[in-house]
Amino acid sequence: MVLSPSPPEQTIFIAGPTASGKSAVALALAEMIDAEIVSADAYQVYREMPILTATPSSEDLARVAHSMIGFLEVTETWDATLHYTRSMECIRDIHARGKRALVVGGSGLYLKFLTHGLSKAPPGDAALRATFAKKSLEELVELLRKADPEGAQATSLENRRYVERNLEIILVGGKPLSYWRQNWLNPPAGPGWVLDCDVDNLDQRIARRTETMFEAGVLDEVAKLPLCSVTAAKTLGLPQIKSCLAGEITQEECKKAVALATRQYAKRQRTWLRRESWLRKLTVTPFSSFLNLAFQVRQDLL
RNA sequence: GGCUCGGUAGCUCAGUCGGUAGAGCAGGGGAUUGAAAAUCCCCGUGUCGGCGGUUCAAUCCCGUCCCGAGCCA
Repeated sequence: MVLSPSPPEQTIFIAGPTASGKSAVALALAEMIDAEIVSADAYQVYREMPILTATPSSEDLARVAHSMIGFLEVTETWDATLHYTRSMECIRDIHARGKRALVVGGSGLYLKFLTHGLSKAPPGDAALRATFAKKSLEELVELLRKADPEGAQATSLENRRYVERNLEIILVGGKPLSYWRQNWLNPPAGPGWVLDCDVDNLDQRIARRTETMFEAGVLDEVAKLPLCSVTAAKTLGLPQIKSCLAGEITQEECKKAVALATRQYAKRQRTWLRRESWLRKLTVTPFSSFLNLAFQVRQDLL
């Protein structure tokens, strides 16, 4: 209908911190431009905890086709690579059906892979990680210093997670992380927007969402969960709710703790997203409607 | 009304045998290339409750007042 600088085979990205309203904007936009949604949310992949992870409702899922949502059991591990691979398949399918793909999410690394591609660095190695787990950080740092002195120089050695990954890469692939990490130079795979919501406003939205979660029955939801995989066990709010179920804290304390953890996460997201300067800002005020924000994106798109 | 214990950072509290103070949490900033809702790094001036007094010097000692908790009437 209209000339578009962004061809349909280009993916559209919508990012933003938790509770900023990404899903609502994406839903409205998807209906406007006949797109399908691909979630770039690290935790909405799990099926058994839709309330805790604020997964889109069944009504929303019925309105617009979504992928990467609620297909995994909580006993399974998951990671950004698996997410990338599967998401790319979904995106190809969507394009094959002649529709646009709308990637929506707030998980920085997951989004980064989808926007800028995955490097060919060796994937995670469970066996190797198991051996790392037995060592002290000092020992791991020593190993890294020997195997990859430059890598040791370049990463924060207080961060066990980073030390382990650096080691993993050099031990499995024989080349240091720095060798692989140039892929970010690629331009993003399509136009993108970030919901920009001021802190007080977002805090209020988080408090409201937490309240709603409890009304919807998160406690029951979590009580029914089987033993979670290491990935699923990291879900925001899970430890607090378990502690409430165990009677260690009251429900009020639990709500506060969950909202707090969520705010702290939102702050980390803000820091991550600030760096993604290619994303166009969509300012969210207490008065903005998601429909209007969606219109704004569509306008920019044309 | 009397006595006791408190009043120090947004919160919980240390501390200074008198030389104007520091932890945890909260908060802010940053990093982030296959566990990322993870993990890690950096950031602490605040009438030390008010007013007087002693002192070269008071948040610290003394007096008094205010506020809170408790005990005794």
